[in-house]
Amino acid sequence: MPKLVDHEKRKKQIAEATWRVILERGMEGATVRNIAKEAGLSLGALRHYFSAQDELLVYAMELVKEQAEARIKRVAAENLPPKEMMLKILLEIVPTTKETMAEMEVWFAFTAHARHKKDVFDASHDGIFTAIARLIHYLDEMKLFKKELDKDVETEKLYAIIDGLALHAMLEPSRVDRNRIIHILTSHIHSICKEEQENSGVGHL
Amino acid sequence: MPKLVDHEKRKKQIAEATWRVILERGMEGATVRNIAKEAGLSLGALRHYFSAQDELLVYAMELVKEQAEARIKRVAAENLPPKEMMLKILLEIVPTTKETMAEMEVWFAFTAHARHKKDVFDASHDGIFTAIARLIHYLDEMKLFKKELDKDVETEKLYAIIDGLALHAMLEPSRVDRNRIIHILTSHIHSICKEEQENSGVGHL
DNA sequence: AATTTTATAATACAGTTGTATTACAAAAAG
DNA sequence: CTTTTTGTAATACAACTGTATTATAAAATT
Repeated sequence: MPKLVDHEKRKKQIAEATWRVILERGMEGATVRNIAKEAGLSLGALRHYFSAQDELLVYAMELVKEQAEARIKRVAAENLPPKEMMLKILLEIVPTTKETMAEMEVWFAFTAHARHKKDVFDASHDGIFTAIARLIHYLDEMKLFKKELDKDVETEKLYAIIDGLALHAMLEPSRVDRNRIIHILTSHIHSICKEEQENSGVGHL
Repeated sequence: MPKLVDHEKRKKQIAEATWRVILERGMEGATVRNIAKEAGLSLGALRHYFSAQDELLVYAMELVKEQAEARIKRVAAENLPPKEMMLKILLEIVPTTKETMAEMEVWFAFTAHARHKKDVFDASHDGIFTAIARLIHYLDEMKLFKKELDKDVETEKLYAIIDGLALHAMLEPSRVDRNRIIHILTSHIHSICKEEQENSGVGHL
């Protein structure tokens, strides 16, 4: 297959191969040779799409971010009741499935790596803080947010809970499993919302 | 200076040099040569104290852990009022000073690295969960813990808040600064404790 | 004083790294 | 059919990696 290649598609395939390598062997194993092998390409072929390693890593990292953002936007567009929507969005961030687990692992490895390559990478701003601030704001607009609480403090707290839980789900997946995460998050959402009369028999949120 | 060397002291010095290298250049820069240079030793000299690189890394990692544990135990022994003690201990975990900031950075790099070297490293269990569980339990024993709350849930939540805040303090130090951390933690401790009559003019916790 | 032990240093070695160069074949363009 | 472009592959190279070996000198031991 020599001349007609969809460059964007190929680059995504290579990025996905990069994720797989990082998942299995960490950032240390994310060498151009290992990635090329995982993608089923030669060194020269790989270099035809990414002329430098950092370029590839930046691309692979941004793709993780875009992927997660897309998933979250999809859920946000579902038009669920506020509290259910909130839980569902948060469950797209905290890893509870193989897919999001892998995402977290790759994000973690990338972030640690990128810390000392500031000239090349951006990192730090993954947009989750903004997303959570918006969720809290939305809750407040819907008159569900407890009026005695501070929005700013609760945003920072929820942000910390989300990333803390995500970290712990990654490091201790057997203790911090999906059910436990749902339980904690449900409980927390409940704790920042006004108590309401049950008027629909749908959820047990 | 040829024959009398305190081995333990030298090993600690090398471990500290390792931390400095990791701080400045990340895990990628933590080569035996860089560490030897930072410690002011030759390759051969370094190898006289650590016969393999992994041995050195394990030692340096455990020393970080021990150092943090010692700091926390020191605070725990201070015999402060429960809520003040809690805050002070939590502030030894969440990085708010140069020292604890560096500790967090090194822990982060180590943990990401160790994930894919399970045969050599342990990681994961840093004892913070247990410490927090004990703090919550102590609060309950002192009749300060709100009876309508679930101890297990609040332990997991506080644990997530601590590590989440720690992560954010490292990644966004200007936004998540010391004052903000104190504010968030104070507010949280307050939220899980019964409301009390002020009977001492000491603190504003 | 002679010998052993200990600390350090210099050098060597095989393997891996990112990147560059070169060669070659398949398809498109003329 | 020839020429150019594009994708792939093989190979080369200098730098760096962890570890091993060897040499040397200073102190302790005898």
